[in-house]
Amino acid sequence: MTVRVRFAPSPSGDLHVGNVRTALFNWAYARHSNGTFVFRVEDTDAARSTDESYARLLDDLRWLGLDWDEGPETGGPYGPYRQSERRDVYAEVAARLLKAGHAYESYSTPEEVEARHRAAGRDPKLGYDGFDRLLTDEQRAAYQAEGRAPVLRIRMPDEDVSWDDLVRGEITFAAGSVPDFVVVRGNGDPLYTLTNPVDDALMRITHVLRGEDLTSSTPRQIVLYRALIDIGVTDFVPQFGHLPFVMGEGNRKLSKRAPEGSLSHYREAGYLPDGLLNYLALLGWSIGPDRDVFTRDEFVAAFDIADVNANPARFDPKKCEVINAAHLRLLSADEFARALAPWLPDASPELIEAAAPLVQERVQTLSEAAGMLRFLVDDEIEIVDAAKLDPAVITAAVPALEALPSWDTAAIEAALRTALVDGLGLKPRNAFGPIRVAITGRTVSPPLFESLELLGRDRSLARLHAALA
RNA sequence: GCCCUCAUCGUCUAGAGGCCCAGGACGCCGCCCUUUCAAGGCGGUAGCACGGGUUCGAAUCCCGUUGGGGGCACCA
Repeated sequence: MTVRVRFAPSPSGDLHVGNVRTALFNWAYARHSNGTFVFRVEDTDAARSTDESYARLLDDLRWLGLDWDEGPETGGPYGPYRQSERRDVYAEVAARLLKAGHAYESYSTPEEVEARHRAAGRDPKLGYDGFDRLLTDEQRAAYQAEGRAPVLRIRMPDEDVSWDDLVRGEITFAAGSVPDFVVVRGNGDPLYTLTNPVDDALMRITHVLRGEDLTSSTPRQIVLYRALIDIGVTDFVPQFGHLPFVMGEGNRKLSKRAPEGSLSHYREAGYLPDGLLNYLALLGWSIGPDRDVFTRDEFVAAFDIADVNANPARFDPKKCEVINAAHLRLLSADEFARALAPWLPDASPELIEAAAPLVQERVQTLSEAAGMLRFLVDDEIEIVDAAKLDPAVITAAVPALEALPSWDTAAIEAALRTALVDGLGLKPRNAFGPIRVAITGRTVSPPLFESLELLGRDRSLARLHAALA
């Protein structure tokens, strides 16, 4: 059976990096095994699903380069791929489940369930007690006469449920430890508990790879799957693999609220999709004993869900940055210039091509690169560290540069060394620091002499004069 | 409380009984290179949670303890 995996997020604002990793592992497993990557949008909760967040979700996935074989806008044989467009499907399956006796109508309120537990001396937090399983027609009629609308619950069997988890091995939930669960609300709305497995079944998903928070809902889904097989919706139960969490500070699940938890932070900071993805792949997986930077193709070739380890990983923003930096260096000069261009929208292609090599080796993100090159574009530069502007040094530099017959890096360096290091007897650090600040506005910049050449004679001298004013 | 799950340097990990008095990476600390910052090079720091087994031999297998995480909704 060929592999069919899926990524099925709900479009609630920003994509979380934990979700991104889930998407990545699914995508990689599909690509590795020549399978199909299905993208399904779980937008049954209309209140939380706006058109805007839907569009953003698609855009994010495209930016990441996690291309889907079936899904929104691409289509496929099992569509539609937005749950909001599949309500009829769920209604029909629910009706069949009810008719076949796998589901039943339940009228109990949570308060009533709890009261029954207390009355029997049981833990009130035990969950639903199965009270409505054996309701007679008369009892049902009586509840309805009260104006109660029933929810639909799935009947859990009185036997252990276990599966061989793709990342954790055998997991068993003992008989009786999972209560009958709701799949359709009193108002008729289908719940995630129904829509998710029904769609996985209908879309012929073979491997469900998802976050470990869903581990405890797996026995329910397996039971539902068996019911779906019984009523002819599908003919197999998929394999499940539960991915460890991505943790944040304080060993709590990395939150969407934290800036480093949301994808938009990385897009805005100028990360490369491949850099971010490479780092995320390292959380719970490893390509080998002494490597951690690899290309997307290398990742796909090496990735196997069976190699994912089960323990939660802490997200380390610094290492993420370092991995991204390594990917920046992996780019050819052309590729880097092309990636950088959008970050300097007002710079000419020629300027970007000439300036890009100056920063490719020294930045971790594209926004940082753009910041470093800003001085080439703007003439109104902001002097960040004016205290470093030593007038004596700049005064000595001006005539030396003005006298230069040719404005190139080597000549500039020679002239400045002669005038400042030899002439003023300064250490290189003290000689070139003030020039750097006057020219770039910063103490950290691309290499100085190259920067001067690129800036040009007139603009360079104008800045030195301005620094003296 | 009940259920599930996890446990190697501060962090991410390699390790599937002898190759490990535990390897790599990030971080941190030195040094080299050097016009700043990086990059690069060299060196250093630091770990198998604990206790029992099994075995000639355990980071690796089993049990327990402790600690962490998740779940127990008419959310997804």
